[in-house]
Amino acid sequence: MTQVKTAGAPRAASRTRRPAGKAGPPRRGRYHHGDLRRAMIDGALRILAAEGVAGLSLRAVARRAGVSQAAPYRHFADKAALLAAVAEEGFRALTAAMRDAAAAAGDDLIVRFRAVGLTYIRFAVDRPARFRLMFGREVAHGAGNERFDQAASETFALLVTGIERGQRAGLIRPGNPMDMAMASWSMVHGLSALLVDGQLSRGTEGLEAYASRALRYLFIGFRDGAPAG
Amino acid sequence: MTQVKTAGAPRAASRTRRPAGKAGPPRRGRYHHGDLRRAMIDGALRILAAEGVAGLSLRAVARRAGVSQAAPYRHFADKAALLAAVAEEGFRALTAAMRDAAAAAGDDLIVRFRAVGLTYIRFAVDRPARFRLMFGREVAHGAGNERFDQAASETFALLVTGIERGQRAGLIRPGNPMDMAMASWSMVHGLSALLVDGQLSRGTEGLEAYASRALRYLFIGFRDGAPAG
DNA sequence: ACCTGAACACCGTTCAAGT
DNA sequence: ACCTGAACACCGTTCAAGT
Repeated sequence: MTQVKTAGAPRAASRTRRPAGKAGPPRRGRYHHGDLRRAMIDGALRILAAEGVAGLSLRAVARRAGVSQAAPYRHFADKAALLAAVAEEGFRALTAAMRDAAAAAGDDLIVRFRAVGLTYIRFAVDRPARFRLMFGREVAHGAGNERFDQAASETFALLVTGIERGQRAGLIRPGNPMDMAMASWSMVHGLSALLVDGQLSRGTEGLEAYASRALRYLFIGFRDGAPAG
Repeated sequence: MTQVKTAGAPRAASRTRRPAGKAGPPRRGRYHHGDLRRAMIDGALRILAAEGVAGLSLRAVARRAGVSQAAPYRHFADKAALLAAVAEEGFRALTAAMRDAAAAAGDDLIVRFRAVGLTYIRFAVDRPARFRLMFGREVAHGAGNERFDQAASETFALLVTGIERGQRAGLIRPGNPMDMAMASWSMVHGLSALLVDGQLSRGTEGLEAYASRALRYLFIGFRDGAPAG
C-alpha cells in the first residue's frame, strides 16, 4: 500500500540511528538526529493516526523526535510546511494505490474504473485524519506549492486517461473526458468526505458494496448507449 | 438568503443593547450583555467570513462582543459547543435556501432537482469557511448533538422526497431512492468540497454552467429509459 | 551545519470572587 | 444570574547562543 516506511521503528532512542544516506565521508560524531526532516514527517503521520489533527502540534512532533521545539525550523519554514510535506506524501501514496488497483483489476475497463474509485474511498476511510489533511485548508494549494499540486494533479490525470480508453473501446459514451473525470472525482470524493465526517454511515454493510450502490448510477450515465443528454 | 441578522450593527458599544426579548419583568439595570449567546454566534460568523477558521478563537469572539474571555462559558460548554451552534444555523440556512430554490424553479422536477444541487454548491462557494466548519471534524456528529444532526438529516430528506416524486412522475428510473439520494449528495458535495478547497477551479466560467457539466452525467444515469444497471 | 534555551504573544479552560 | 481577573498548561515562532 505504499505506506511510509516507519512501521516497526523503536519508540525511544530516535537520535543517532540511520546513517546519513548521502555519499561523502561519514561525519565524525554525527551528533544530533541524522534525518530530522524524515523523522518529523513520520512522527506527524503517527500522531495523525493515533490522535487526529487535534494532537498534531509542531512541539509534540519535536518532542516525539527527541529534539527541542525550535529544531524543526531548520527543516520546515513553519508548521504549514510540515503539513504540506505530509499531504504530498499522502497524494503520492493514494496515486500509487490507485495505480496498483487498476493493474490488479485486469482488462475489463469498467471493472478497473470501479476498482480505482473504491480504492480512493477505502484510502479515505482507513486514514481519515490524513485524508482530511490532504484536502483541507491547512495546506495551501497553488500558492507556491508546486510539488504538492503536481502530486494532486497526477491523481486526476489517471482518471482522464481511463475515461479516454473507455471511450476508444466503445464502453463509455462520447463527450468531454474532463467533464466525466470531474463528475467521477466529485462523486467519489464526496462519498469519501461524507463517510469520513460521519454524515453518511454504512452500518454493518461492507464499504465496497455500500459505495457501489451510489457509483452505479454514474456508470449508467457514462455508458455508451444511454439516451443523449 | 436566511442570513443571520447582524449586518449593520455598530462595532463598538456592543454592551447594553438589545432588550431581553423574553417575557417577564424587565430587568432593572440589565447590566452586562443582554444576549451574549446570540452575540457570540454572530461574532463567530463575522470572523469566519473575514478571516476563516484560523482567526476563530473563543477569546477573539469574546473580545469582539466586549466581554471577558471567561464570559462565554456561561453560554457554551466549550469552544466546540459554539462551533456546533454555528454549524447548526448553517444547516438551517442551507436547507431553507434549497427549499426556496426548489419552489422558485417551477414545476419541472428535473429543473427543480438541478436548482437544488446548484444552490448547495453556491452556498459552499460563497461561504467557504462556514461550509468547511459545517462538515468538518470540529463539530462532533452524532455524539449527543441531536439538534445539529436533525438539521443535517432534514437536508437529506429533501433529496429523497424529490427523487420519489420524480419516480412517480416517470422521469426517474425505478430503484432505491436512498441510493440515488446518496449518489446525488455525494456528487454535489464532492464538487462543492473540491471547489472550496481549490482542487477544482472553474476559471472564468460561471459556477452554474461549470457544475452542470458534471451533474449532467448523473442525471443521464437517473433518467428513466436508460439501459438497466 | 544543526540544535538548544529562553522569550513573546497567543490559545482553551478553570475558579475564586465580584455585582 | 451573569460576568471579571488571574492563573495554568499549552501553542507557533523568533533569536541569541552553543557544538
